Amino acid sequence: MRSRAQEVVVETPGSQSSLHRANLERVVRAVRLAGSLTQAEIARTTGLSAATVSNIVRELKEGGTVEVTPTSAGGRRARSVSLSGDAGIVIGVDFGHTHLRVAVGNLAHQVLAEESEPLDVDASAAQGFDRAEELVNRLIAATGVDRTKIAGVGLGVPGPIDVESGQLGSTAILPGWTGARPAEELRGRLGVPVHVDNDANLGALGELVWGSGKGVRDLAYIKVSSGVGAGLVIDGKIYRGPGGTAGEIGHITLDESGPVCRCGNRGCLETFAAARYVLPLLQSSHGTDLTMEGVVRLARDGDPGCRRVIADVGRHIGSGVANLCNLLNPSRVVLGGDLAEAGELVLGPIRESVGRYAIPSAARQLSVLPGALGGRAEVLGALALALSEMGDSTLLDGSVSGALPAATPAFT
Amino acid sequence: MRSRAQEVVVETPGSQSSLHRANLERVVRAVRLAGSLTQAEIARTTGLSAATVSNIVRELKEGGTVEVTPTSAGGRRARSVSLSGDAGIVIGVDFGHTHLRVAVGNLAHQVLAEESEPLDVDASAAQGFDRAEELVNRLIAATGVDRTKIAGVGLGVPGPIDVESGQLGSTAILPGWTGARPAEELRGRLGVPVHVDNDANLGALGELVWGSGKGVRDLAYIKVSSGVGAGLVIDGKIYRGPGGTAGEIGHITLDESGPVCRCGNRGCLETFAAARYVLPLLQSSHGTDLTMEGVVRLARDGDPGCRRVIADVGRHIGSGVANLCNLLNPSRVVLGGDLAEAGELVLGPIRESVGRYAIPSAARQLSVLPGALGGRAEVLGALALALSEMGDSTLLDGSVSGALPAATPAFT
DNA sequence: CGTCTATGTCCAACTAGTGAACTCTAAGCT
DNA sequence: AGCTTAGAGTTCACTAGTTGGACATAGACG
Repeated sequence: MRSRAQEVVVETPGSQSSLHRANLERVVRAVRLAGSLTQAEIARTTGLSAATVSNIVRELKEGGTVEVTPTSAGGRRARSVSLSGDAGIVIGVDFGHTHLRVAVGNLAHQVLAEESEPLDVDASAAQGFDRAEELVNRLIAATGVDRTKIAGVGLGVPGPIDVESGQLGSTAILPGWTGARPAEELRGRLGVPVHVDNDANLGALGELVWGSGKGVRDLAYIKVSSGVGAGLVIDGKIYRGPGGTAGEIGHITLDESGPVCRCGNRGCLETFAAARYVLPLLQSSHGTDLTMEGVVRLARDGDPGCRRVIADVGRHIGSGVANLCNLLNPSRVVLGGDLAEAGELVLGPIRESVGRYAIPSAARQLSVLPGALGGRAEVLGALALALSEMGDSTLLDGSVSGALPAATPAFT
Repeated sequence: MRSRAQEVVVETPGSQSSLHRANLERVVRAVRLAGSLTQAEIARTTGLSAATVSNIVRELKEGGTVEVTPTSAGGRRARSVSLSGDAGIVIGVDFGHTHLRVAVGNLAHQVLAEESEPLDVDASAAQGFDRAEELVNRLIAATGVDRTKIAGVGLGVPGPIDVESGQLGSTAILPGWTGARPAEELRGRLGVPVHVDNDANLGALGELVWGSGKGVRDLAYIKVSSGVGAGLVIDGKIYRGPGGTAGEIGHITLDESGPVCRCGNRGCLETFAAARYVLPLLQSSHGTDLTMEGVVRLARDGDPGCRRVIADVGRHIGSGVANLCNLLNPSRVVLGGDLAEAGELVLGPIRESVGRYAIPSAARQLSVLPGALGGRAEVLGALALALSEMGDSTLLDGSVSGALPAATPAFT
């Protein structure tokens, strides 16, 4: 019982006017999900009465959480309500296997700045954090935002991580990061709350909020790049599983006597689909400095070898997705990573494999789509994570991160 | 937006006095979990004020949901509040492949009566419902409970079912039931709300509430009998997946060129582990009228052939569990069905396979246990389903099933 | 240009929870 | 035995907060 350790907020456990708080959050969430709404729309989507919405919007406006643009286009006289751009800033940081990417956004889902640079993540954790801190500071300076407005940071790491403890799971997959606690590390350097998750989970969240999953509540995001991972979003939230590391689709066994995988087992999906195992297959025919991107480009240009390789990868991924489908029964699967650029060349074989290996009732209602965000999915997901972990109420309590003395005094 | 089709209940979506409802439920849940509490204790555990608890308890008492025993032992003057034993009755019905089992229980988690009889479910759906209705009526009569007190029925069917539509998923798996809507059918016959689910899901719930999962919030229940299915419970609730048929572990592919499965694919886990595929292996050596129970018994008595077969089954199940483990990362797996009786003979190979094929970080925190309820897991789970679907609030609405005119009139 | 319709606001009514005061009972002390 | 004490449960006045309905507003439509 009561497994959550750090229940900082007392939460007004029972009732009283916790209802008001709940309604405030409901409105904020509705606005955040939709980007902007009129009051009438808020009333309809939240189920609250127009009068209540009117009161709440006024309160939020006075609190500075929300902006009301006096007149919107089109309709009669609807005033559009949106999260005020300068009410809070969120930052996304994504460590990939070959790059570091940072984005700065506001509460209105607008990306203010985004930048990436090459980075070998296998090298040293400390160096990675240095570079991340540096890049974050650079973007903060470039956008000119107020540091005190930073509500939170979302952080993606390319490997399984236990979100509760903040510790990386299987260190075999991410050498050089052994024992690192990325969230703590970054929180120490930036001085704001940092929420960490696996890059595949963040990719899933990113596609859900900004990409191919817009409007859907549930999706599985399969990321194929250096490794293969899956991010699961269920009912709008990242699903991590009781143990905290769900979605390790890359290491389900497809062939018990297959190639040895970096995880120590044999015949993992990764050994048939991930760049580090697939690229060598083409080295003798296509040279040694081929990248996954290159293979995809060649395949699209008609190169038969690359097409064949991509189709085979697709078939194997499809087998994995079929397992996922039988066990979890998602309604939408989004393919991310470099491979998604191959479009139907890879999606076709995936769908075919799914149809072949999943039970029909599960496969029937599944749609498999390419990601719409490419390599940006993870950073944007990190932004979305920071936004959602903010809990819709951080905005209300102490005005953003609890250190903004200008807005509250006139409140009495 | 608004993807849920059949939003039958209006749910007082926003607020107002939904708060009251929430508080009622909070109190009922607290009492249900603790067995009995004094008002002061309720106030402390729920966080409500003593005054509010006083009002709520009076309301519940008048509604007949709760009983107040005038004076308890020990203390000063504390009155003990508990769910009134006859406040509501729940019924569990479980269709197995070879049997029908019914249990009657009350809100205090007590099983009042339980009975099972043989039944060939593949025969005819109508006949099955007839028998179920009959047996339910017999148990109601035997326990002498008041029919109007029946709050709900939980119903288990041995195949994938879409809980939303109430329709069976893959009809290939359950011939004779094609197009049947079990919940509707039974609701029509018994005249009370019926909540249906897959037997594996109910087994999971049963083990969670009464068996090997007591005290845990999450577990995966693997049921091996005629087929192989998994029930997933996440955070105390059955997890059905966005599409409604999660947990079909029996049909993940272990060997692409393996035996043809009844689902139409090849090399499904079922073809290596389920009774209908495994028993024939022993026919030439052990005779044709062998059952899974018999094999288990022989294996425990030392029969090498049966031991070998059971170990092989265990290894294959372990492969499936490893996949499950990588994708969902549960903290506990409970093995149910006849096979569980084999104990370490099957659990050992399962654990070995999991250790071999799952990623270490996921396998490390997994415990694999035998079910504690045997064949009763599903019926008891059906009871638990009826209890939980009741939502702690069905008790409040129209006094139990909405057909008890005695309590409401004095209300104005 | 008048009518229509949907938006947003204001006000009175109502619901429901809370603190404080109060009663009641049994235990403990003198 | 009688008094005190302390926690249990109830009552009451008060307050917070939501709602329905009335009302003002302003673009759309004919």
